[in-house]
Amino acid sequence: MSDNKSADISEITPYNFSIVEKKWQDFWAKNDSFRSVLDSSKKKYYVLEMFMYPSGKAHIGHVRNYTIGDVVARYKRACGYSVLHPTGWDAFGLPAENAALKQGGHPKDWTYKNIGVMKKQLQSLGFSYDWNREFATCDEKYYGFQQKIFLAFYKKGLVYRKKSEVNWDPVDNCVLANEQVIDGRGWRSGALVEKKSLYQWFVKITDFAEELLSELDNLSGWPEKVKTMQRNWIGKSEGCSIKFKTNIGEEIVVFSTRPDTIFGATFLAISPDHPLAIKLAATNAKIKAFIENFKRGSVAKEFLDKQEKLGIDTSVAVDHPFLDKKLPVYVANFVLMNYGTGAIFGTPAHDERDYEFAKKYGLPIKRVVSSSNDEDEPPYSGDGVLIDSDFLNGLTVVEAKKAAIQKLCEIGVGKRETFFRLRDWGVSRQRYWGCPIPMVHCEKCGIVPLEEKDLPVLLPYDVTFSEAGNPLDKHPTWKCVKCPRCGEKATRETDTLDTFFDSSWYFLRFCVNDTNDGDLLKKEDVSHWMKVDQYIGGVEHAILHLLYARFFTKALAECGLANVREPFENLFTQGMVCAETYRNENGDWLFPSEVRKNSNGEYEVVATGEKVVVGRFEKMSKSKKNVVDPDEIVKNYGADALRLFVVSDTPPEKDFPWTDEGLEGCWRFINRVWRLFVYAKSKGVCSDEASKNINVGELDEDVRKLYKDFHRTIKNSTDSLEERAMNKVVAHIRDGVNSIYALLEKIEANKPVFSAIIRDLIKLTAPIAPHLCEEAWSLLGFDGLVSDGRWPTYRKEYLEVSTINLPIQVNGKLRGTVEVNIDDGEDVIFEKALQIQSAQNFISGKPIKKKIFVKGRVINFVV
RNA sequence: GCGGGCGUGGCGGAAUUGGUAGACGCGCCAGAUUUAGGUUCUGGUGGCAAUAGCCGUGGGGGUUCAAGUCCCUCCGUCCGCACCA
Repeated sequence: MSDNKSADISEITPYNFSIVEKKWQDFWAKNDSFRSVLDSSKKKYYVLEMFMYPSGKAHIGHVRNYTIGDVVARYKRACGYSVLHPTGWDAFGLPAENAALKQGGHPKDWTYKNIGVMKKQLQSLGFSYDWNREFATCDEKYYGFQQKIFLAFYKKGLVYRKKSEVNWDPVDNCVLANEQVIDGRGWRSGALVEKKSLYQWFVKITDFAEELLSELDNLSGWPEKVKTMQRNWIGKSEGCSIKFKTNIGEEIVVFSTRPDTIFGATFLAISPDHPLAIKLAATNAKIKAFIENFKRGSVAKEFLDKQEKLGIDTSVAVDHPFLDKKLPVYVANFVLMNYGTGAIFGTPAHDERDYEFAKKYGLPIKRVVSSSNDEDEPPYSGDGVLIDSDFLNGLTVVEAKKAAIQKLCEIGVGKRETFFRLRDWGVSRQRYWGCPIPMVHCEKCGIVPLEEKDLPVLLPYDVTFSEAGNPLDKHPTWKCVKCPRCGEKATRETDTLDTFFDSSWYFLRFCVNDTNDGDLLKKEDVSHWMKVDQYIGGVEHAILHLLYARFFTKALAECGLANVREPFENLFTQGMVCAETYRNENGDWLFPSEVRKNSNGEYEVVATGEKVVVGRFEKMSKSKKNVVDPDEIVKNYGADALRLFVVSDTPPEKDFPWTDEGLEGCWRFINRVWRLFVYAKSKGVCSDEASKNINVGELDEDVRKLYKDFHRTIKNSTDSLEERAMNKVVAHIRDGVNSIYALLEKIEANKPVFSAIIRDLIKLTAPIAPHLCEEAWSLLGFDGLVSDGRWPTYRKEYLEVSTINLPIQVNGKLRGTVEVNIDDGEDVIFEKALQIQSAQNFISGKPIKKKIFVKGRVINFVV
């Protein structure tokens, strides 16, 4: 195909992507071109995209995610970094079991089969992964090592087991972590979550709450949005716990972030789940009824947007710590047991909820903070000065907080305290297809960890998937073991680990250079490659995965297994891929192929002529029938066109609107560039010419401009790539190509210049369209691979222009332009500008009051 | 309700960070090539006017010689959290 020597660029045969792409993919694979080697003479760069769940088939969203990563990886490689760009499979999890249940077969077979299919898909897109480092989290080696980590955590006291109320997903028959419950529903199944009391394994993420929070401030390479979400999730509040003495002999401990308002307290409220409430319910039918009612209501609670504040007077009273006054104690539905101490003091004048509650039950409202604005009515929670508050009078809110806490401590009822919203992470899952927890239950010794020598605990293959329940539990022999401590009969733990456990350290494992190394967290390697310089994935993991991974990194460091405390230096969250949706008049979704535009420009159903309702762009999903299959696109347009398209036009962090026309446009561009390469070759452009010295001064005006402009293109593309604005990179490259096309007739007479330009064009385009560029590189006779070639550099002096078209403003409005030398002095330029007729028309003889000159930017006459 | 983001042509989006708004692409229009369609190449394309003018970055106000960009305010939209004491 390189023999195409037609003189007419329009007659060059189209780019044969299927041959070219296959050729280079095979070449890269055979030569192991993207193997990451530890090369201490170069700066390292670790770029990672969130690895894939092997669901069966990759979708366009994956393609976008991985293309962004691959562009970064190839760019950094070209910049001379030693790049680590691995991938693998997040391979444990429920869908494999569900598939086994539905279609028979085994989760393991299903998973590895999917991995095989999806790996081919990734390879067909030309992603520059180091496949040597590939692994799946369901590989025995990986999860075996994970069990070691679990034991290390256990030894460090970071793992414990307790009975607790859990979020139970009745569809998946499985426990969910708090993070996996969204709006009261399971994150995967969408089923309403139930409460159940079970023994569960927990990981002490709360031990790291403070650090997880404070370290966010140092993550300057993370989107503010993600950090905010994590901050809210961790939910730190500082305040004071206060003991109140009751008239029935017990104490109630409340927590408050506003101890300054203690003199405004007019009641106490405890949660329906509070031990005292439960105790009182035993002898008080009304309280019992209230609590039962509350529990019943709480199932449907999620449906209610705003819940009414309800409570019941317990007729218990407490002493105010400073006043000779009794406060009534209520059981109230808005007090949560799992936050703070499950009890509050109510200050209706300064808290919206307390206010609503007090209004309803006729409780007094006592104002203790005066606001600067007289019109602020209760509840008022802003700043101000304390009033009617004894020793706090006259203090500001901030001062009063301190003073109140101090006094409460002095009299022995208060304690400075910090509470977090973050709960420990429940990691037990009553499921087969996950990492077995390396613990045994012994009648004599209780819970006993396995010895390292007994690891790995492998999943048995011969399990049956039938009705609900954990197949491991039902296995005839698997769970029967001897107690590692006493040697008596014992049973294995049959719970497996949450799959988020698996994905919390995979990025560390990728660092290990010798994949046969038994130490899956080899420290020298980890410390060489970590942190991940650029992590890329969807925002949907803003809390779940990203918080767990941060925690794990810290916890592993505590255990001496790693030596970094934060995993991801820079985080990039890409948007979703969306496409237009179509429905018929019944509201049924239609495939794009079922729809066409009729002669009136309206959409109709092909088969029936029925009217079609065109919906907005929505996230691609099978149910909405607006998905596009990457395999089809690769088959029809090639990987490069697809790669180019998913990074074109739309900033990568925003949702991407898929259109067939847009894809066509990219396909046209790929061909346009290809024709340019072939045509250039036919005109003598080659590597030898590119290496000749170019004397800029001798060039024709327009060729010189093209040459210099291309240096601008290099700069712009590089800058845009640094800010991850791939859409702009594409725009700059397109612009550059257009300029070359405009001067095609000069190619033959200016071979060295065009050779240099085209060489750099290939380099610039290679990260996005690597196959095309690799082919062009070899076609024009350049050495080696463009994939490991140098990133082009621009000459600063070419960016500077000697003359410029300076805008002339009169009274701030554009009234013309004037060509000036960049170094012309102010006076010269004013002189020239005043001769421009269009400007003169607006000055029209009026005296010039002021003249503004900004070098290289603008001049402005004020008249 | 609280918190955060965003609002620029028919559409996706640029704008050197206060200095010629609309780069680049999609779509559309025209010309050339082609037997035709498609492809390709070239030109045009914010609106209203039609010579050189006026208006224009969600609305209103402000700062400035100069505002898409800064400030105030209102509206719309998207996302996150949602009784967190």
